[in-house]
Amino acid sequence: MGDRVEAVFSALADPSRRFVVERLAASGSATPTELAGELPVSRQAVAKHLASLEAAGLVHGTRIGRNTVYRLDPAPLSAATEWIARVGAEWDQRLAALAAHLGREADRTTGEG
Amino acid sequence: MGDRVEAVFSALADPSRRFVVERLAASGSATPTELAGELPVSRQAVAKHLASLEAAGLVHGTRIGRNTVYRLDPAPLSAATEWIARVGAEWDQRLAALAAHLGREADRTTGEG
DNA sequence: CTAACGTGCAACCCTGGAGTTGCACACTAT
DNA sequence: ATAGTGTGCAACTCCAGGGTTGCACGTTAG
Repeated sequence: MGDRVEAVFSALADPSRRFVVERLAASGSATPTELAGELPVSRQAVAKHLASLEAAGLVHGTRIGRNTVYRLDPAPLSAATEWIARVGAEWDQRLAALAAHLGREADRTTGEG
Repeated sequence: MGDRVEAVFSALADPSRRFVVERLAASGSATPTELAGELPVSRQAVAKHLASLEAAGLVHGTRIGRNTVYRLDPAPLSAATEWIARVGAEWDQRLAALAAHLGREADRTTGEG
């Protein structure tokens, strides 16, 4: 779980990799050479990015003839959103508890004043 | 916008920084020294992490006497979730379009066969 | 005033990763 | 068979950044 979060956030931290993910989400599939044609880096650099994306489970490559077609797998993204949601929930809960506490304080002060 | 996404994902890519965010979400506030006591790194390392978290807008530090109290600001997190949601939506849309296309194909084939 | 504590700043390692080039292999087409 | 094309692997450079130590400053407590 924590590992997955680590992999996903690290993968999404790089602009080239985010572009690849967006591109695959929009067009369904692409080859390393195609992607390299739309990025200011070499094909091998793109291949490395695809490898790390695949290691994170965000992408899956299939060899078809002499091409390798990559497709998006958005499932691991939920690990990231869940982490954020958890943190947000904890924070909201703290704020609510603080508000309640301040409310009681106000009551007590008013009652005694 | 893109900048914010960049900053947030990069910030959350580091385990120490995620710990800091989680800790602040749970306990409301903390000082660099406190956080360093719960992490296997030096206080200065924590201070650097807090600085980058503050640069990403995820955290805000206030000097109180000789202490600096840091609090969480979860607002920038929405940039990350929005990016993910956007990608997920595009992907779902593509899947739906593909399904519809396959449905028509099946109809046409059935109708003509 | 002095000692102790929490911070901030600066200089310094050192590893990881993003990028490159070069080469070898597999598949396709002629 | 041969040329062309898309990949993958390996070696190499380069630098951002995570970590450290050392020091100076401001604040608080005795």
